Amino acid sequence: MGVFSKTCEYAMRAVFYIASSTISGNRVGIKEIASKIDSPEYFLAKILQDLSRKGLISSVKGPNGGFYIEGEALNRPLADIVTAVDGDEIFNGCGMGLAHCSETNPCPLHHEFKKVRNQITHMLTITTIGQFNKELGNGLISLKKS
Amino acid sequence: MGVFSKTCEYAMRAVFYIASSTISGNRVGIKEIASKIDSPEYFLAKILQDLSRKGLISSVKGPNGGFYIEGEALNRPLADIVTAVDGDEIFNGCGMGLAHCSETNPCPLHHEFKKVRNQITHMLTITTIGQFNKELGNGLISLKKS
DNA sequence: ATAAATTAAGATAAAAAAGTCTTTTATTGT
DNA sequence: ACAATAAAAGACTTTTTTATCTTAATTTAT
Repeated sequence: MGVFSKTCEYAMRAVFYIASSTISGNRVGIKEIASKIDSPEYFLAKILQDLSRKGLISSVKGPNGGFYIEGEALNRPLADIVTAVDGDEIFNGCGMGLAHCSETNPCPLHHEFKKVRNQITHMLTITTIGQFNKELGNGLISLKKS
Repeated sequence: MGVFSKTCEYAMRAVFYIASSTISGNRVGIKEIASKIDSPEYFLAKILQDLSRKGLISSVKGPNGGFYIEGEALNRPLADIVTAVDGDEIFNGCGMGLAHCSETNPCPLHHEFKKVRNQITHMLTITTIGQFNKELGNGLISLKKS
């Protein structure tokens, strides 16, 4: 089990890929995205429909249609995608699954786990959806098993 | 979705509870553990059977039987429990689910996610199974919604 | 030895997550 | 207007995770 659900992993990879295509001036279809990020096509379609409904990505139907990301949405933190897909448990949940764990009623892992959560939050906050396009373009960073 | 599976959360809570009882000189039965850590009894039974088979905890059947933890097992890192239940993906998996993500073929999150993983590993390595007994005993730390 | 207590094991069941297929709706180019 | 294209929506299936119940095997105390 990873830190994020599979759905969320696919979503993050797809969004980076779409962002990269958008910067290059192209809309991109579900088939291409799925194949480029190694995800099941129909399943990814559902995920992107959801992100589209929530306004995190955009799409147009028909010939030359496909997915893209609005200019300002490119500056959103990746955290927005994670929250949309997995909810916010990862940002403030207890490591041991206790509903009432808190500073005043801490679980055994509380203080150390807080650092983990903070690091995750930091990672997802400083990372924006559109920020890797250069590296993706020149192959310095990968979305796929190469 | 949390960082650990529900199974793993129950396992960690149960192990801390058993350790605490062991230090107090008692074996503890499945009913008591389940009720004290807020977990489904039969499900927890399966989990503890598994941990017992793997030698991480011990048990005896019959009257006055129950679960306990051998002296030296109390010094094991919590990481051993997590590995037994959830495997080692949490310690070295890619944040975006890419099988071939690595230093030389990094995903967009690689460098930041490495810090997350390291923090998790650190937390689970420095934390030993038996180390919270004092705090648990005096109520400074909790395994249950109180 | 026997009865009671307690974990182990096996068999299901229910719920959630992941994955697939089909039909509908919207858009574009001709 | 029409045909082709591509996403949206809906229905369904499969797999995995979580949860429950029943029976068997041990152990202890009497």
